[in-house]
Amino acid sequence: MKREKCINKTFTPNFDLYLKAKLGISEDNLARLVPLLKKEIVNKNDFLVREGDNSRYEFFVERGLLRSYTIDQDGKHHIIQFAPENSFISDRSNVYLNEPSMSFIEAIEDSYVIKLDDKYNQFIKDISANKEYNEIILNKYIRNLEGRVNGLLCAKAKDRYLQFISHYSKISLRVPQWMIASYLGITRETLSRVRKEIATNNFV
Amino acid sequence: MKREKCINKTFTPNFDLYLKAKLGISEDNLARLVPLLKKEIVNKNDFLVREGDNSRYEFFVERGLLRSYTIDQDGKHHIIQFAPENSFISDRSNVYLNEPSMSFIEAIEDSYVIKLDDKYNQFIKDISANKEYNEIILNKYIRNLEGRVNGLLCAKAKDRYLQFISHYSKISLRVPQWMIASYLGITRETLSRVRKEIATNNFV
DNA sequence: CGAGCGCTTGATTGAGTTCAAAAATCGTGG
DNA sequence: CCACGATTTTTGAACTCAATCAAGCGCTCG
Repeated sequence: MKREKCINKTFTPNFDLYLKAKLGISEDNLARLVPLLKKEIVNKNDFLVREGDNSRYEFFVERGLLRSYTIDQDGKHHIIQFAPENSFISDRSNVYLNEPSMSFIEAIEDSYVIKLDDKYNQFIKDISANKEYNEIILNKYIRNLEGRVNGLLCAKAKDRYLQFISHYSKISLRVPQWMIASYLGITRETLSRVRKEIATNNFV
Repeated sequence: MKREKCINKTFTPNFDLYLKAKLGISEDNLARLVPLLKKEIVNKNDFLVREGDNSRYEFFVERGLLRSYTIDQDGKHHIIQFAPENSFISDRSNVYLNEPSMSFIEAIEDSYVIKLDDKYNQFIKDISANKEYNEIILNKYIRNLEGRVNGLLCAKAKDRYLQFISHYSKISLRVPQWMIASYLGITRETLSRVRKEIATNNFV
């Protein structure tokens, strides 16, 4: 028997705020738009997307925490992105290039997401007063990724971990260690040792 | 004395094509726009942007080849991006977030670039018939970066190199080996050994 | 309570770095 | 066209960081 979730599926305060404050959608249009949105509750460990899927949804995380990850030839998992409340997550191969999904998107916590399809994007494009905002988000994410590439290129395990917890302190408290290791591209054992070293040696 | 360059600063066939075919700019608007563009010839080894700069230009590479890279605390260079003809390059911290540039942008070959500022973007936004195209480019670049992150997370030096030369075969013939090593996040010595191994062992 | 999951710890292995130096290639001026 | 210096690539040996393999610990949840 499923336990009852404390997630209310009617209100979407975070997404409403995003639409109003960021995209400049009017109250009228908002009232028209919101009932059309597809919402979904995902339990911890459930999937929104699996490798090979072709559903072409983007997701806005109204509440909870998700991750996307790939599995390589050796069966190892590699986390691409964490997505907490107020962030977007999708498989870009699938959504923007019509290729089958290369990644899995899974709930780390019981979550509540809004599913965005092409129709939504079209509608938004027409009614948004701030058409550049989407591009700003994309550019921020790019800068983020470039920073991550840079970290992977030049920093050792310890420094990458320190950078991660300083940059994503809230997320780092909500996910198990092995996921952080997977995100950083190191093993859980190495992360464990790194943490020990930080705890004993330094007090930065 | 400077040697004469065989680069003609009047015509911009690649950029014109981009504006017409991709953004759907009309001949009329094109004729109005092109004379306003700032163009620049950069010689090999010259810089368009240095760390700390605040010029806020994006560049379209009409001809030639550029790279962007960062320098870490140990003085090591890490290549973020190669930009051949028909591609864009910029420092996103600077252009989109108004922070001083974190990277250098340098010409690998004698090049010819078009400098794009905010005014250009505003103008384009007004006259473009295909307003989504910019986002498509950004999403492609994101997918690219996510793939690179994934490669850095799971692939060994040899596989990353093989992936690079298969994906960027043209670029790989135009840049010295040590730049490829820098892009891949390995030393030139390691790359040399990897290449030797590929040459002797396999014939893929 | 016991099974499973996540974290830690130790011993060993291996990929890649570092340092040093030789060999090959490139560009330039004579 | 050749020669010279500078840059790039290759090679070798020692070393380092992180991965792997293998146990053991501790907590939680059914």
